[in-house]
Amino acid sequence: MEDNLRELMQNIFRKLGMMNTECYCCNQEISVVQGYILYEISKLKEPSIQQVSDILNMDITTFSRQVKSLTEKGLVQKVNLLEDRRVTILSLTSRGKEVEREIDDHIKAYIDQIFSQFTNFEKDTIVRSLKLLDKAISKPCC
Amino acid sequence: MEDNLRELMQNIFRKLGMMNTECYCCNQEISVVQGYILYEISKLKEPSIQQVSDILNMDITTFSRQVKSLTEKGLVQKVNLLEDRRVTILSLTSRGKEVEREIDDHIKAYIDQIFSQFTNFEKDTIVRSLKLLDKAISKPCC
DNA sequence: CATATTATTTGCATTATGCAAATAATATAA
DNA sequence: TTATATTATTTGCATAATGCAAATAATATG
Repeated sequence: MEDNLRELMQNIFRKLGMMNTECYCCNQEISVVQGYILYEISKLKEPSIQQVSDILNMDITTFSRQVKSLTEKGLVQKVNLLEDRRVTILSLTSRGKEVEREIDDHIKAYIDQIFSQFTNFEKDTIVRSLKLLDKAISKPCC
Repeated sequence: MEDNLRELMQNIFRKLGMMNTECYCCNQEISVVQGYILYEISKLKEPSIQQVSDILNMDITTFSRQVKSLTEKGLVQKVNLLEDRRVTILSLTSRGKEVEREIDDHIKAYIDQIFSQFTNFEKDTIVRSLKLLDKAISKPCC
């Protein structure tokens, strides 16, 4: 493999990965990880703690604490499942939905800004490439 | 913008970003961030602490501590610049080079594994796309 | 020579992390 | 049914990474 590819991927890992740790500029209320959590909760229908932590590939103890923090911030609600009271079902409060919406707008604007630098043809190609890549990375590295 | 694009990018951010926090499988000696540091030091010629922290977009105080940790592990050497003794020049020790090499092999294998799932045509397209993306992301989001 | 600027480090407080153990609820076996 | 295993979640640690403010040390400038 060419060294250039490694260099390219290293840069991509780092730059895109920065989206995992860096700010949402405007929203000082929650961390990026917490933003992911809101996003996943809003996308899934009544997910359990375990489900979301699995999807986000987070240790469940860490996740449990993040959820606690989000409930204390009034963004997430926990309800015990009736059929099995061990299970905790997560949902966004109305404030949580607002914040999620705000972040969604922000990320979309950011993505738009990136893609505005491309021609339509380039954009199509890149989106197709990223979809392929997304599928290929499904398998974890170890 | 279509929601799908946001979802796709979110996944890409997360999956590629995982390379920023997850393990190198084999190497328990250093963290991924520390791997980035070794990589950058090996690529640049006699960089100063400030230069590397800028490139990696890390707070210099955090970076300073990471460098300290790496010198204690015997992987990095610090030398004061003669012309300006405020400046500290970084370089890899021979052990550091070994470890860097090992990680390099590992990441290359990982990248190979990802790209092995594509046809040559797909691979070319994806690489071209990622190069475009890499350039477009140069500008930070805020 | 006094003062400002620059590169790096330290003090401190905070957050995120993950393993092991605890808790609480349910399923299973005798 | 009752004892035991299993499952979902939380807590107790101990540790690593973070970043701001302040300290230190060297150099540049007036």
